[in-house]
Amino acid sequence: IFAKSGKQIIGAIPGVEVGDKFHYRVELILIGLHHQIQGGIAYGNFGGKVLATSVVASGGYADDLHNKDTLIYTGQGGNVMNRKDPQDQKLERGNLALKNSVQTNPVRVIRGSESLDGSRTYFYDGLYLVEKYWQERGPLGKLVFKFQMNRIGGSGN
Amino acid sequence: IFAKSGKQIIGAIPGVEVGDKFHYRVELILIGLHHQIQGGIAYGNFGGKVLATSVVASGGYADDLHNKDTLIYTGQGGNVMNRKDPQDQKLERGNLALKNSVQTNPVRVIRGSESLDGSRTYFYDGLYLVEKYWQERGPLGKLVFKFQMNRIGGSGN
DNA sequence: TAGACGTAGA
DNA sequence: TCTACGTCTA
Repeated sequence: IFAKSGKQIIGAIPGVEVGDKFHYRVELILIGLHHQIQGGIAYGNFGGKVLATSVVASGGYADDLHNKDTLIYTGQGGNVMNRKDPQDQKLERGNLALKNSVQTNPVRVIRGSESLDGSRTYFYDGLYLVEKYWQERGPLGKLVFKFQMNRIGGSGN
Repeated sequence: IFAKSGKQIIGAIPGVEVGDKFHYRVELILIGLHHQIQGGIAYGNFGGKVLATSVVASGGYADDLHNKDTLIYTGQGGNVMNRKDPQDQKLERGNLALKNSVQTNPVRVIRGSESLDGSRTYFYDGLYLVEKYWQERGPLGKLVFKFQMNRIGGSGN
């Protein structure tokens, strides 16, 4: 029923409904929701343009979810996670893809949470549009990217 | 058919034959062959003694397989893999467990290899006894542990 | 809480 | 070749 790591596509994945839940990142790959085994930002080359296709917000990074329909997503890189040897984030890889997607294409959002026993749950939260992005100083004093994403279609299902 | 991460046991796993092949480390865990998702040395506490139960030799570390029935297994730690900030290996964790297993208990050996396309294959190579161990200087100038393991029952199946 | 012979994609 | 909001065990 699942294609092995199908080609990257933009927008909704046929057969996947908003609210669908998963337990492992590898499931997201198999279904085609998110094409990175660990990376938070998935992207691909579409006619010469590198665009973001999906993001996973599962905690760990700061300033993630605000309300039900808006998400402030933190860029990747700069050792934000392990906090060792912090660096300014660069406009490359996923960050560049998200920038290219500003006001351009829908991005799938997967939200994740961790249970008390350490297990995790991911759920598909629908399509968002990257409204804008900016840089700011993170808690470690280094520059991080922030991407404001708004749910497409207003207040969710 | 598979018990979720059953209790650690020493020796053969019922239902698993020498030569059985697998593709993912997580399979080894589910079947009970090897209880470490990434670690090369699995071990457990048996009546107060910490003993090794299985090792995975999949390349990456130096000096692994010699012949069909003898294996010189390199200890873990000391950043032998990433080669950054090399350290002397310590007699702890898996290394300590293998030491405790010298001339004592059978250890399951899984050998792994990497294909041209980057995919990996693991196969169960049967039970070995840790004959002896020693320290030597590795290529990075730091001390590493070596464990000589001999197939139990002589020339394999 | 930290360590580990992972894994997939760019 | 390298990165990455992983994942499991001790």
